[in-house]
Amino acid sequence: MSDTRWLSAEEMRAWRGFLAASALVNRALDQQLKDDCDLSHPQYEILVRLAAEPEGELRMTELANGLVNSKSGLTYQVTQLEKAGLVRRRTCPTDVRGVFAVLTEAGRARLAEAAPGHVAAVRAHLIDVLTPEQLTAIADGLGEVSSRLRATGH
Amino acid sequence: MSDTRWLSAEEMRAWRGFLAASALVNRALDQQLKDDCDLSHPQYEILVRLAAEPEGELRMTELANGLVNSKSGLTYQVTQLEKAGLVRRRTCPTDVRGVFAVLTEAGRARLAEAAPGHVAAVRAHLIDVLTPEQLTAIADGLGEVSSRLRATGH
DNA sequence: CCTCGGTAGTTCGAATTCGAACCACCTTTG
DNA sequence: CAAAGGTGGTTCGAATTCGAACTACCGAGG
Repeated sequence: MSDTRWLSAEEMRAWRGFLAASALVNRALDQQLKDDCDLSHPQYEILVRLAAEPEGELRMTELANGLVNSKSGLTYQVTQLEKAGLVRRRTCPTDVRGVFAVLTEAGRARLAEAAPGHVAAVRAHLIDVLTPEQLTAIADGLGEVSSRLRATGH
Repeated sequence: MSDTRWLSAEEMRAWRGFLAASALVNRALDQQLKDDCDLSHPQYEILVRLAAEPEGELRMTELANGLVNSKSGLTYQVTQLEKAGLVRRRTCPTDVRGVFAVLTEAGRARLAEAAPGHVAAVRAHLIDVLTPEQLTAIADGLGEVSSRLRATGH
């Protein structure tokens, strides 16, 4: 570990861009969601993942895995969503320890209401700013990056 | 705003990749820094920015602007760094309200100590995973994304 | 059947975040 | 010079985050 391979100018540019963009985009979206529909970005993500399931429900652990949050963070957010009536908890019939988070009708409705604005913001801040080539490169590159991190760290 | 332009599969892939990568990479780096040298990622960024200045000092506001944090967040982190002896506050001679954050010798030393491990982690998790084309696309694309967000929202 | 190791989720405390309110000061204008 | 408005930073309270400890339970081995 004596000599370090420092970042080249190009690499530094990519790193700084990535760092700044990830903070700023996240911030902007969080803002938009909170202003327009009283949801935090993490909460929105939970709703999306539940809505993607055929039954509209998912085990807490599965939800935590696919998601950014720690397990305890998930517990917190699901509790918030439950207070807001957007999600309901259901204990798993075959395993008393297990808990499903279930999307309620209100939750589904709220998501439907929130989605257009959210997608528009994602476009405005990120997607529509990129050229098609950049878009593909990001999908491929960052997809690889995240799947590696998921594999090891998690 | 009646009909929404939803994301295509490719766009969704890019968005998900971006979202996951930004969370996971940030997390991994924060972890590495905390484990190896008792610094949070925001703290490390502050040190880097100070070290990049010829005098090793910067006004609080300038620091906050170039950085991810809100002003109050910056106050907090600088206070932490001050407690750790890595940074010192100095009031601006020509404007009593103004405050410079000044990198101390200890701060410079800590940064020098932390940098190799940090760079290695950035390489391992992000840079070295990308092809040169992806790297350039990310530098260009996300650079543009972040400068636009800086311009408007900030 | 009973114990043991592992798993599911929650709870706890500490750290960090943000925006809004605030204070002190600068600077412009009349 | 005095008033008014803007700026630089900090303080405040509320929300959110994390990991570690904890509780309760499942399932395998003996």
